[in-house]
Amino acid sequence: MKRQISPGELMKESGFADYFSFDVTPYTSVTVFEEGEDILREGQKVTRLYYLAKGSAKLFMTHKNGRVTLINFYEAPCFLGEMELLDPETPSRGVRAHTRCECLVLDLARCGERVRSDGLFLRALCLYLGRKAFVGTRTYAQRQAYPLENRLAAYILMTARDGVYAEKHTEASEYLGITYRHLLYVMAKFCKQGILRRLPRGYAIENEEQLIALQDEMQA
Amino acid sequence: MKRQISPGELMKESGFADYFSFDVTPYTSVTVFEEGEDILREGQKVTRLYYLAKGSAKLFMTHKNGRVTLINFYEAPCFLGEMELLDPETPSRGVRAHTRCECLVLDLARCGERVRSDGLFLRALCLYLGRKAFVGTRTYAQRQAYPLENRLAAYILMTARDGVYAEKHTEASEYLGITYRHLLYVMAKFCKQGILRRLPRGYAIENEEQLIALQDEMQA
DNA sequence: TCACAAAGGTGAGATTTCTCATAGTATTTT
DNA sequence: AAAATACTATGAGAAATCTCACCTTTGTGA
Repeated sequence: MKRQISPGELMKESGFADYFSFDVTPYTSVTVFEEGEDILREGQKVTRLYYLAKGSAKLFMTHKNGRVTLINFYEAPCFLGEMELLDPETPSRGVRAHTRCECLVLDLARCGERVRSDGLFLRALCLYLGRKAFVGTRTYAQRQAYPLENRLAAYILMTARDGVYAEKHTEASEYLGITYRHLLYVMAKFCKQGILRRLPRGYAIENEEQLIALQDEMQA
Repeated sequence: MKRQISPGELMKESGFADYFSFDVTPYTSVTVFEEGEDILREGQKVTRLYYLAKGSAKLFMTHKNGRVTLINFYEAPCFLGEMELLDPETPSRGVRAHTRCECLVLDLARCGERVRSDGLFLRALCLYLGRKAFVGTRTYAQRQAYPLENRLAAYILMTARDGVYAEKHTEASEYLGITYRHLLYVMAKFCKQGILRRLPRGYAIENEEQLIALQDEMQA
């Protein structure tokens, strides 16, 4: 379900307005997606530019064999589907709301040409994309160099809500590049160590400090 | 040692000229780096935009603890250090020629402002950066999902010259995210399987088909 | 030329991670 | 409601990978 609310504050708060040299208010609307809703569907033609002002979302990719896997997270503020906008050749990928998401939506049918030739926007987008590539490279390079316990700790902290981790194990194991079986072993180990506690549905974080410590080992 | 040669053909062949809406010939020179030479040094201020027209190069990152690790490869044609150009905040990273590299060098001191406000250039760079981020995301997501044998096969094929693989094991093991010890085990296994043959310095590729088969398993 | 750092190399044992087999429990489809 | 399809779960043994100890060779600067 999508709800229409007014742009108002959101554009300034989130920094969206700073991307353009002209006032995009007339072309911008707000759309809210609840947890679990699709924001962008794979294969769908993109005619609008989405900007995630609040919330977090998941990026999925469909492999040639039809399997769908989680490949990344988006955290506000960021663009969604900006590649599809620039390059119609790009195969689009699905994006789903992980928490409640408030998106600013720019109607390209009405201002696409103006946006695509706006120097300020292009420069800012270059910067944004460059930083994204940079951070991505670094993150991935580091990620594979650390043992699962560290990566899992970071994953739990990133996805937990209100002290509860409740992601699907199938999704997590694919994202972390390990087998389902092994993920359960390590989850059990975290429980035995008192870091997590099993709930009927999900896990309660009992010792957040230790999770943070494990995560931080990767940044050093 | 750097040799100055004339831009000439290189600009058109490599597609460099297509990035600009004006003639950049007057601001462009060619610099050649031999295998192993530094193209960009870490921490060095970047005042020129490099474009790798021919050859391949390695990207290194220095960790907080001082360790330097190989994190990626650049294959022509591509930009080098374009992030540093756009964003002075970005910590620069070192780039070293892996094979002989012919670079086109744009002197930003003389045409930086014109370039930074060239709509064609900005659009093309956005596209370039976006594709890079896209491919990077996909590559990394897939990479960690496959066993070492596949990733190593791809690494050997990518870095081999004239049928000979002669990369440093220390560098390769860091890039592949495994220990030095284990890399040697798998190299030995490849030799035992007749895929590689030990040379005084490096390894001869005896069965390229099989390496390619291992590599291709990852693309499916 | 010596000394020291960095890279190459190997063995043995511990730990991590995978494979496979087997089932119970949702969720969705028919 | 039955069937099909995902997700959850657990055990046992195999394979991959790491740790550590120890040694040799190579390159590099004093």
